[in-house]
Amino acid sequence: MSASIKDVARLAGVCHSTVSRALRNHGVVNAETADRIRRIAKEVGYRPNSIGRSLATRHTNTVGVVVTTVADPFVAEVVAGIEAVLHDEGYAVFLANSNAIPEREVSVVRSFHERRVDGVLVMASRVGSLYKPLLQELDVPIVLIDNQYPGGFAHSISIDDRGGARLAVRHLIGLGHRRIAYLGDQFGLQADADRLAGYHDELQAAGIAGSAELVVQGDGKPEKGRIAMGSLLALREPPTAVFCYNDMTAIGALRCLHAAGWSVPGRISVVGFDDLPIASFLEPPLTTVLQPRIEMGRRAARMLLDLLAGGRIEGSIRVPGELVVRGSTAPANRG
Amino acid sequence: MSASIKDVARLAGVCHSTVSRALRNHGVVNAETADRIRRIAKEVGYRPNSIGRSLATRHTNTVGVVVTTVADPFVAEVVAGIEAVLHDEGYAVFLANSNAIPEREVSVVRSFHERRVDGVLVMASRVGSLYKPLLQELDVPIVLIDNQYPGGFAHSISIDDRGGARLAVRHLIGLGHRRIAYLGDQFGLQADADRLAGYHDELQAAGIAGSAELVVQGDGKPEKGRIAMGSLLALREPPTAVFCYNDMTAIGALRCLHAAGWSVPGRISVVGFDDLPIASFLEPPLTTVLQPRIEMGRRAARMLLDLLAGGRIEGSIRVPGELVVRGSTAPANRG
DNA sequence: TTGTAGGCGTTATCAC
DNA sequence: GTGATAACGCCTACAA
Repeated sequence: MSASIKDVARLAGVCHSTVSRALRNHGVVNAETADRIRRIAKEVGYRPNSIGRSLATRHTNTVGVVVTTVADPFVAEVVAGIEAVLHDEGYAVFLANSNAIPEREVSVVRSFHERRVDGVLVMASRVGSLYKPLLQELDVPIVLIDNQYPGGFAHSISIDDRGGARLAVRHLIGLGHRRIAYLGDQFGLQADADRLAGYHDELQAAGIAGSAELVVQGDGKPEKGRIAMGSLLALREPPTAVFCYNDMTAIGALRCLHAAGWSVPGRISVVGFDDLPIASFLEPPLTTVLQPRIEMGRRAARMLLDLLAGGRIEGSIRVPGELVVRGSTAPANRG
Repeated sequence: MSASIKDVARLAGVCHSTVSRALRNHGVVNAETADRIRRIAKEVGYRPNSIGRSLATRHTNTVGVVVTTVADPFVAEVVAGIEAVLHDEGYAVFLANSNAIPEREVSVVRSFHERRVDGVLVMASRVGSLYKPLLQELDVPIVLIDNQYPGGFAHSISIDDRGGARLAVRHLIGLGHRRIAYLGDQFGLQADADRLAGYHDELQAAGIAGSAELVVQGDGKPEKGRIAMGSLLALREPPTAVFCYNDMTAIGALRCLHAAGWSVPGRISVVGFDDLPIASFLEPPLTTVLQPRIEMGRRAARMLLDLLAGGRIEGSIRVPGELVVRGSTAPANRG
């Protein structure tokens, strides 16, 4: 049983409210008395019990973070950013994985509710119809991260998909490519639609006529990327460059190209999106658009902190991506 | 302000202790009354305040997890395993990154202490002299994961480094290799020493004479792996196979081999350790020893749960690795 | 400057 | 079967 404020009070020969004041230097208290109290507190290894404090103050200095799964390296980095700033501000982080399972989402939110977290951060890619009322019921500030459908939530933060895509495609155009394909994700995803829009933006800005056959679909994973790349190669006039929805898709594309004997970047250039840790270890190292994951976590945490401080904040912020040029892109062969 | 037990009591026309009993079906309470109470509780969206409960029960149903950084995908998967079982058992997980910074370690442990976590899981690679007394002071069950120096702690869980290494080397020997190198980590790391021991075990079991020149050092990262691989190639009689301390080291080795024009696995075989997500995407896909990270997290969490339940448990458990054969290993060319 | 007393939301132990 | 009542550890008026 660790020492309580009363133990310290008894030892110091004062009453517990004096100890409380002294230890938080809040309110007035005689300097000598305060010193004595602090000394004794240290001697007995007194640590204020935040449970008792929370009950009295009606806040827990605690934030709940829900993610699909922290086993996803992308998610993990965002969480690292979140934890870094929250910890520094004296908040502790509850981490829970929903695994995108509805029952788990329910039990996670319930757990956070019962524990009276001061705020919640959600990175769940899709905050479904079930989820949303559940979260509102919590009645604490909520910030969404990288959510596909932030509708109905006031505060969110995500990557600037469209701008990031423009960076990638501009890079390819700058290298002289004119026949550029987009190897996308599934239809209906906001991020995919935005990246596609950015792709079109740049083609148009460069006066390049788009071609429907150059836009194909994957599913964000290597295997579909490989297959979609195959269909691109089968075109009468294949592209000289491919902008992929993400790095995992690009891995599949690279595989296909490797198997077909197309040299990258000699014959065709490939760009990804995300800059996963893996990107620089691919063969060739992948040119891609970096998502500043740690920074996104930080920003989200700060946004929540502002909300907790009672600030009225801008609703949704988009953080810019950054082009990372590696070995998978090269000038187009002017034929 | 969310409803409290008293609100429910008032609405149900009973006293709060009856509500408490009814909701936890603990103690006797009239069936009809209980139903009414439950109905009302649901109507007003009552969620028991675990802060109040914790104060009364003197436990928080909360576990603290300290890691160096969850941004490391390896760590993140272990955390996912931990969270999965803890959540299912009604525990919430506090996650904190120490970043291997002493001050942060101190403040993390203090935070956990003040929040009165019921137990702690530490995955910090090195639990230094500062850390240790700090943790003991917490006076709750502690389980160490993958710690290099578990000395002084009663409970820990880690990979069977020696056994894993034997798996890798046995595989190479089975393919006919006899001149096998070990590209290790820095001197002094227990995991490195154990993997090296496993390497020697198998050589000896196969009646192969070891050679000091075939054991070289890296630092667990690609660049040093690349350099060390270079020194192996410079040998008068280079190895036909290399067992690397981990996958990151193997990536460096692969780079070196690629640059030197040595075909893998045609001319030389390479084995890693870890099975990072990246391993299967390398060129060629890397044969390696899988560490069951999620499972390790699960086991550690269960061990802690047993401890919390008051069980007297086996002190330290080692979980076996598993050989994953991919494209970087092939039969030796019998010259 | 310090002490007293009440309350935060529960659980638990008594009486009734 | 139910209601008082007293903790649990802390904070915060208010009184002294």
